[in-house]
Amino acid sequence: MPFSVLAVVGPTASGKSSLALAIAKSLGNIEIINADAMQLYRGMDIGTAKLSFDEREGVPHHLIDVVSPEQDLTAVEYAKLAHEKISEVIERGNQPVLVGGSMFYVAAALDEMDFAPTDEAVRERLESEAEEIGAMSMHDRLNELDPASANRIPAQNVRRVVRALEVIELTGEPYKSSLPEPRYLRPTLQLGISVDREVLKQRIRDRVLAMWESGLLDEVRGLQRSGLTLSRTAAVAIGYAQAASQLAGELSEKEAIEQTITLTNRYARRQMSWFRRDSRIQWLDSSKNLEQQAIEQIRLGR
RNA sequence: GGCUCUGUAGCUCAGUUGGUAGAGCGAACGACUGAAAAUCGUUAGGUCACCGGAUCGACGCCGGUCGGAGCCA
Repeated sequence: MPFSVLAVVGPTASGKSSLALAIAKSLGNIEIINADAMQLYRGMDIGTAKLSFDEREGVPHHLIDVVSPEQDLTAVEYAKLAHEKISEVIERGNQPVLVGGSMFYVAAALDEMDFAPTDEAVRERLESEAEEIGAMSMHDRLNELDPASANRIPAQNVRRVVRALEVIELTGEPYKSSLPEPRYLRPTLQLGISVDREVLKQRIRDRVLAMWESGLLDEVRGLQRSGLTLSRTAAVAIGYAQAASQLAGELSEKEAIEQTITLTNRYARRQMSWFRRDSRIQWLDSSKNLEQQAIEQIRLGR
């Protein structure tokens, strides 16, 4: 079964963007669709390692700079955007290549997910209740309504307990608290880049240092000066809070950089732990020629 | 040179009146269905600077050695 969607995944700093570009140039008729949660935000460039327009070398890139940093974004909203883009590219007769490391976003774009509804008011009410009666009582409540979920979700994970209660209240049905066997919406070939951990750590360090050298502080200063307050989801971008703390004099430059490196390493670790369990991913070894391996996999997949 | 404080997990530090050690962070691994660059779980790390002494028994008491910090000369 030939694939209609190609995806390039892997941890930060593994070289996804440049591999995608190499594939595009080698095969032609390719359009790249971003699957990086933070590159969707306009004006957040340096800290998200966004390719500049020139660096895209004429290959169409979609879903970059499509949202204001003041706006919240969720996987469901992203999925809608991604589905539209994928359809458009296919209709145009081109090959869509989804590129990014935001695990949940990638899944939302590629897999059947069947998200339950949400309601801001209900969510907020449950959150403040959790604040009041405590995580344990909240979990007890979940245990009465949906023992299976209560069993899977640790009481300490208030976020997920609240979401479970929200869904139960909204739908009257139990919450799906564990991921199903993943199923692609369209025939898909996923390529994953695996990098030796120590090598990746070094690359992350180099990348973060480069971000500071190329003006992340100025970028953050600019965002502040334009009066934008980052939305909840944009504000967690690694590096931005640290740069802001440095500007505020709360952290030294060294501290800001080291913190950013540590957080990025932790992120990379979680990315790997997510991607590793997806047995559909074809892994490419970054110590060898990535482009060659990718082209080979694509040939086999066709 | 004298006085005082100090040396406990990779890092920062807790260790009650002596019964062979804990936390936070980090690390490794994992979970993950509308905040996912989020949220959370599990595990592994320590000859308690070194040497000697008293004690049934010392990270904890005594002596010494080595290394930090401060104050006074």
